[in-house]
Amino acid sequence: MSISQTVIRRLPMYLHYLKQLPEETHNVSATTIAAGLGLGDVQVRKDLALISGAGKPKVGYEKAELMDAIEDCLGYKDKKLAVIAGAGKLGTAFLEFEGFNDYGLNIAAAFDNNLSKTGCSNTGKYIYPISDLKEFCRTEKVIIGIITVPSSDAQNVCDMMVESGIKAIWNFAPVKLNAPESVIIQNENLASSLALLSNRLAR
Amino acid sequence: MSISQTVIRRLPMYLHYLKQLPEETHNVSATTIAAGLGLGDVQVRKDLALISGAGKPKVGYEKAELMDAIEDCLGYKDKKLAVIAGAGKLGTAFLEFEGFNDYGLNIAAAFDNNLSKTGCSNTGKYIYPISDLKEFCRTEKVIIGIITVPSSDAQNVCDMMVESGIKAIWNFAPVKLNAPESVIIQNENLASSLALLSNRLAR
DNA sequence: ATTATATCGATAAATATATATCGATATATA
DNA sequence: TATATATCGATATATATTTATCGATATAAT
Repeated sequence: MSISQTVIRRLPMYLHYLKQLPEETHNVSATTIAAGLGLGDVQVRKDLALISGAGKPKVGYEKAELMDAIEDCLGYKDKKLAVIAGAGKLGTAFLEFEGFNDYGLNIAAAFDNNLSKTGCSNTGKYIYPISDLKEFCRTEKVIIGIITVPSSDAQNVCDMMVESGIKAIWNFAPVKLNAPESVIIQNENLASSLALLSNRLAR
Repeated sequence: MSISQTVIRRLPMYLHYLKQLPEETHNVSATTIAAGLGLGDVQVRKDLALISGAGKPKVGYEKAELMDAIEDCLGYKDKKLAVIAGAGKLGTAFLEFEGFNDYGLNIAAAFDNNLSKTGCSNTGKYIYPISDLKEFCRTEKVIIGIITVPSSDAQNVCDMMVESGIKAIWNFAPVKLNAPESVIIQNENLASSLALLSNRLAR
């Protein structure tokens, strides 16, 4: 039986919490993690039970083992090559963000249809014309595509990515992308999050 | 009885779908919306039942009425003043993004502790030193704060915002912020989304 | 006018998720 | 050594969410 989405979403929080603990800390209890993240202790224990070995009463879990288990489960260990389509503000923010390496994501390059944007970015990563996307992805064996183009171009870019053999797409454009079943589409919807905020504020 | 979070999260998707329909379309059925967004029709119908008036068999709902109801529910109609703390790539991406107006969000300015970043951005919005944050928020009656600073500075900025009378914080730093109960904290966690993608890819 | 059909709202069932409870146990303390 | 305590895993309960089913109804077609 596979692990549910809600649990998967919490795993990186646990990982982040564990990483930020002092190095000399060897053991952590579910209770402590829960308090640190504002979650329930039973929930944390149940989540951890799904992926790691047992914890010890009065002691908790082994931090190192836990971190290992989470990284394994999330596939952070095998490095995955990614490209970004759309070198706007958001796209270049991603391109220059070093932190993705911790998640096993190696962003190879960005692509844009505005030729004035092409060239080398501050951090030494390149922005190429979008027309080069397919060939690049094929020869470099890129498996993840990040879409940060305007909605109107998103489906086009998605099609290109699919044709290039990309296996998963992280989509920041607020549109439903049509792609073969075999391609994983992960939609990121800032509007959803903002809606929550706005609604809570309205009450 | 209030509307659940999962429903609230879907409302902007409906709104977006409705907006993108041809102007001459007056009626939409739940079935059509569901197909367009890749959701179940019963789910759409139940969601809409919570916020809008009745639909007609064989015809569906009135598009205009529906859009109105969603915008009302999400509080998109009353304009809310917001500031951004952290004028990095992500922060300036938000600062220059015009689309937030559709969500009732009026981003007044950004703030940064790096003085070399202060000044006027491309779109005519200003970046001020972070030391000006409190006074600005108080005098301008800002109610939303967007945090796009590094994790290490996030709590500091959060404290400042709370002291400035900000009512809701949209937090992009992967840390748990401590704030009074009365302040709404909405965490945005890109790592969670990426974790899902990565996990699905690993299987 | 009758029939067919798309759609509705409502109710019911199924699934998923979160929370509460409790006996067992490893460590620390008396 | 005996007792107290934090924590565990497991089981049970409660809540939330999604999906399925069905009779009713507005419109279109016969």
